[in-house]
Parts: sequence; structure tokens; C-alpha cells
Amino acid sequence: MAGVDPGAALTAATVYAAHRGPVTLADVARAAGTSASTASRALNGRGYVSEDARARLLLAAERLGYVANASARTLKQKRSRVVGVVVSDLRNQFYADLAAGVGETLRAADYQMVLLSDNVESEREVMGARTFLAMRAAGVILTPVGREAASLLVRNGIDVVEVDRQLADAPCDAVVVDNARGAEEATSHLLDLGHRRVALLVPETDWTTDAGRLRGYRQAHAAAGVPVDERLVLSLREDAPDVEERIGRLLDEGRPTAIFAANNVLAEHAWRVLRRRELKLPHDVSLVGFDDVRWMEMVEPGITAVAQPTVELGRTAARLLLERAEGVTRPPRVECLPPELVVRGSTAPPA
Amino acid sequence: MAGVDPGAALTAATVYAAHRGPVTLADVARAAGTSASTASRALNGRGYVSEDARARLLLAAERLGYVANASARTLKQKRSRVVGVVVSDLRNQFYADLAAGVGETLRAADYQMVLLSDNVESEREVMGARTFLAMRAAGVILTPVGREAASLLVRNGIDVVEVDRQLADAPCDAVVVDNARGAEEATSHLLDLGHRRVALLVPETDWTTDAGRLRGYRQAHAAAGVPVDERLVLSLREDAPDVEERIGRLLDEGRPTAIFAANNVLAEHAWRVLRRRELKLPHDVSLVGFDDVRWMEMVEPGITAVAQPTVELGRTAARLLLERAEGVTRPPRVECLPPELVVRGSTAPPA
DNA sequence: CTGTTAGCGCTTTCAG
DNA sequence: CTGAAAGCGCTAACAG
Repeated sequence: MAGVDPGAALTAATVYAAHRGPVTLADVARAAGTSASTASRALNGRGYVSEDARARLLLAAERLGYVANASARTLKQKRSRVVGVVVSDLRNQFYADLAAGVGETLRAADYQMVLLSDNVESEREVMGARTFLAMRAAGVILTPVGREAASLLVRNGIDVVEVDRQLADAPCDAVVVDNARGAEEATSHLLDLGHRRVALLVPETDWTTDAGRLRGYRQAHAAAGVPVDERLVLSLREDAPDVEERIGRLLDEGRPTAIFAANNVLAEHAWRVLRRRELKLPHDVSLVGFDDVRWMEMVEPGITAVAQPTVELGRTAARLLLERAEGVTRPPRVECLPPELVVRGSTAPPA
Repeated sequence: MAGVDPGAALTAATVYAAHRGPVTLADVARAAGTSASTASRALNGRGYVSEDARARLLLAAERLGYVANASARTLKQKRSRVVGVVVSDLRNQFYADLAAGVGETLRAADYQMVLLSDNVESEREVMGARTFLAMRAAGVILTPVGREAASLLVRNGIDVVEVDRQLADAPCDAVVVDNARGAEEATSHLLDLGHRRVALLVPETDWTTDAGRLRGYRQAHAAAGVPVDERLVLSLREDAPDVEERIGRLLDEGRPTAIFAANNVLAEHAWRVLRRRELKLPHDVSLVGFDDVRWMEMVEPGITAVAQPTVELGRTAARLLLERAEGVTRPPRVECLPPELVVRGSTAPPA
């Protein structure tokens, strides 16, 4: 607080009042003895400006601490440098990493990320979409929960990239991982170890992620000639209060020798149930998770998991969006990134 | 992709062209047979509008899918509903949780969060601040790395809230945890167990967090009458490639019986070093971390940690900012939230 | 209660 | 190469 009277009710506004408003382009132009148009050209580097004028303007802008008003620019150009990003839950490492990848790429291209989290219901998602519409976003990246938001955006001329899962019926790019393949590898790994009763914990959604992982689970069984016992396929809402109870019941009634959890949240629930029951991994049960998050490598034994290139997923989504924002026109494209099975101590042949 | 010709180079822009630009307030007004001003009043609910006109306008807006242009509004009102948020690293659970708390509170108040991550150097932070200035942000919340950004913002009339640490000399609100107290409790816990050689791993910064934690560490020693062996205080850059090597050397040369890591990243590094050396927690060394992140409860034994109300930190910061955004004027306020020591298996009397 | 008017700050023709 | 002029879409006086 050096140099500030600590007693005064100083607010930013108070201090600021002394300066009577932000510096505008007109101020800079005046200071440099040119018109606003010339100032605009000089500061944005497009159009002809004499070396001399440019220098004077750059100097004046610098000296006055000029910062261009983004709203005025957006209003005129009908397009902002803001990209809307919607994720389901920032507190889930998967989405945080995704957002980090997006943010990193956007920043490098001098775009801003407006982040919405807690994207759990379609209605909220649509509200988010309206916000991005209002901002004339350069584009929107979302881990969708419904199809309406993408439709609304695309219909209004805003490019959309779906990440992680695809729901839209509107034409838009998407970046996903090969869920079926990842799940098949994970399941085959268990079957190859000799497991014949492999439980699947899968979220109760209509998402392509979960459908793909379920498909991979079945494919692996088919390939191994092992019939799927449907009682071992547990469809769960990960945020329901009774998730762990239901997993416990599955353990009791289904007698699986291995569990494949289709995402990191369900893997954590399963792990907690096993820990609480003092079941030993991998001796009593084997466990595989989809989405390799940090704790899986830290616990003992480590959890075998299907690793996703999560940050890269975000980067790719941002790249696709930026291409279009910079004017590239092409048919909708779906990038499918490969997952990778990381084998750790939580899987072994059944006892 | 139902209903869409998959061969055509369909872009959002193509589809959109058919509609010739977004619906404006004037369009709505025209459709309802009023002037734009009346439409504005009706749609924003301020000023007098007859029930009849309001109904017609609301209907027209709905029917046309009107979404107000945020730039035009911001340009006119000289203030947007965007709040800038700057965190150091979204991939660190601490910052992700912080951002989640902020985002949640902002959304509830119908403000948008523009998120910048990777805030590691002051220069970048200032660039971020300029962006927020350009957007005429309603305010900015930051985990600061330098003092310039906050100054620049406050000087330009944008309210700032510092979270986690305080660096600004400009007058602004702040939300922090009582670092000294948390560190003192953690250290006292170790000293009470009988440890006499407690190492401190602390980031090499000029941040109030780290200073506070160092202070707490010293206070605890003073209170217990145990002199601090300065060779046990290790100042580290958490992102340096040799962090773990240096921790290893400390183990060899300092012979600590306990380690207090001043944040979750350093705690993880320490934990990895101990694991690699096959040192047993808590038998060979006790470990305490500052900032209780998820893995600390999952590893075996669990890591004793100073838990921070991280999400609440974010919520509080957002609340403080929103107060000012809504017009409250008051002297800068610092909210100090209490941390809480969570004792787990990683701490025990020295062998 | 409603419409007219002006203008936020910027970019972009279009003349010069 | 430069400036004048128009206008992006909205809101806020102000007069009716």
C-alpha cells in the first residue's frame, strides 16, 4: 500500500476519476497531429501510413497508455477475439487439463477464453451459448451436454468445435479420442489376464464417449469369445449419492474379478469402495480406469488406465477453431486422437 | 449430422448467410411496432413501458431469437459484464478449484469469466491486464506474479481483487488464507511429535504465501524453543529440472526427520523422492504438505496437510468484486480465511 | 408512457 | 499517403 492513504475509501473508481476516462484513439491522433483514421491504420498496421506518422502515433499511444476499446472494435467488425469454452466441471482434472490446452493455444494466437464450467444440463448450456452469441464470439468450444447449444450457435454463424464427445446435429468440427479402441484395449488386457467376469462401470448418458467405451468393452469380449454377463454392466450417474453403494452391491452380487471404470470419477469411486472393504488390488480384484489422472500413478498399487492426450485434445480443438476464425473454409472435420493403455499394478490374473 | 449434406463445405458462416445478419433491437422494435428505445426499456426492464408494448416486444424478441449485442451495450455503458480472472496454472488442482469457485459465483450473478492461465511472469500478466482494460472488464481477480498489472488496472478504474497472495501496491481487495497460522500448526504438529530436524521446502518467490509459511515455520520453532537449522530451509523453484535432486541432497546432507512442503507441488516432489528412495512414511521421514489436494488422501499412508478452503477462496474473491461492480464503495478489504490441519498417516514421532 | 436524437470508440470506404 | 464521413447496435436524456 505504499504511497496510498490507507484511511481513505479509495476505490479504483476514485483514483481513476482524476484521469477523466480512458484514452481513446482520437486522443492519440490529436497528440500525434493526425486524424483518427490514420491513427487506426498505424496502430493496426494495415493500410498506408507514412513512416513518420506511424512513429509519432506509436509514440503517442505508448506515452498516453492507449488501449484500444475492444467493444468498439467488435461492434464495428462484427466479430470479437473471444472464444467461448464450455466444460462440464473444472474441478475434474480431465476438464481442467482440457481447458488448459485450449487456453494455451488461444492465448498464443491472441484470442481470449471465456470459460463456463458446471455444464451439466442442456438448458444452462443454451444460456451459455446465448452469452457467446451476445459477445459475437469468434467461436465456441464445448464438451456438450445437449444438441441445442451447438445448433443455436451454428445457425447464428458462430463456429463450434465439440471436444471429448459429439452430440450436435449441426455441422461442426469435433475432437475426440478413440473411445472404443481404448476400452477394447483395456478390456482385452483384463480378458488376456484370464478374467472372465469383468464389470463395467459406465455413466448413464447418451454421450459418444460412454457409448464408445461400452462398445469397446463388448468388442473385446466378442473377440475373446467371452459372453458379457449383463449384470456386470453397471450404468451409473456419477454424482448420485448412492454410486458407491451400487458399486458395492455389484461386487457382492456380480462377483466380478475385475472392474473397468469408464472414466476417472467412476474409477475413483470404485477404488474407494475397494479400499473401504479392504479388498487388495490386484489380488482380490483388478481395476482399470479410463482417463489417466494424477492419483492413479501415485496410489499403491498404481491403477492401470487408458491415458488420453487431454491437453492435446484442448489444443487441437483450439487449433481447429482458429483455422476457421482466420478464414479457412472446409467441411466439418473430426479429429480422433489415440488413447494409450498404461499398465500398472492394479491388474493381474484373477486369484 | 442429420439433415445436413455431408459433402458440402458447410461452415457456420454458410448456413448463417441465409439469415443476413443477427437480429438487432431495431428489428424487434419494428416487428412490435415501437421505437428502439421502447424496445430497450422493455427488454431490460427499466423505465416505463406499457404492459401492452412490453408483451408485444417480448414476444417479438422471442420469435426472432433476439440476442442483445454485448459490444454495443458495453460501448454505450462503458462497462461490461466480463470479469477477468488470472491464475498461475490451471493444471494445478489448487488453481483449478479457485477458478471453479470464481466461475460459479460469477455465473450466478450473470457475469462472464475470461480466464487466463500460465501466469508465470509479470510481463505476461500486464498483457493480460491490458486485455481486460480493452474489454472494459467489470473487474479482475488475480493470483498475482507482479505488482504492475494491478496498478495498471486500478489506475484505469478497474477494480482488482488479489487472491491467494498479495503483491499490489495499488489499493485493492484481497482474499488470502492465514498462511503463517497454517504453517505454524503444521510445524508445531511435527515438533510436538518430537521432531527436531524439520526441513522446509519453500518456493523461491517474494509472495506473501511463501513468506507467511516460512514465518509460521519459524514461529513454531521459536515457540517450541527449537533453533532452526538454516541448512534445512530449502528455497526452490518448483518448475526447475533439479528440484527433486536438490530435495534428495537435502535428505542426504541435512538428515531431516520430517519435511514440511509449503505447497502441493513441492509436497508431490518430496513424496516422489521419498518413494524413489524407498523411504517409508512416516517411519523414515514424516511429511506434511500445505494445500490438501486429492492425491494426499488417496496415497498410503495419507499425507498430513494444511487444508485450504480453496473453492471458497474463489467464491469470496468473486463476491468482493461483485459488490464493487454493483456499486458498493468502501476501503480496500482483506479477507483472511482459516486453514485447517488435517492429520493423516504421514506424520509420526521420529524413529 | 413513447419517440427522437445523440453518441459511445472504432474501422472503413471514398475522395482528395 | 491522409482525412472526412458514415455507421456498427445500443442506451439515455429529453421532449413530447
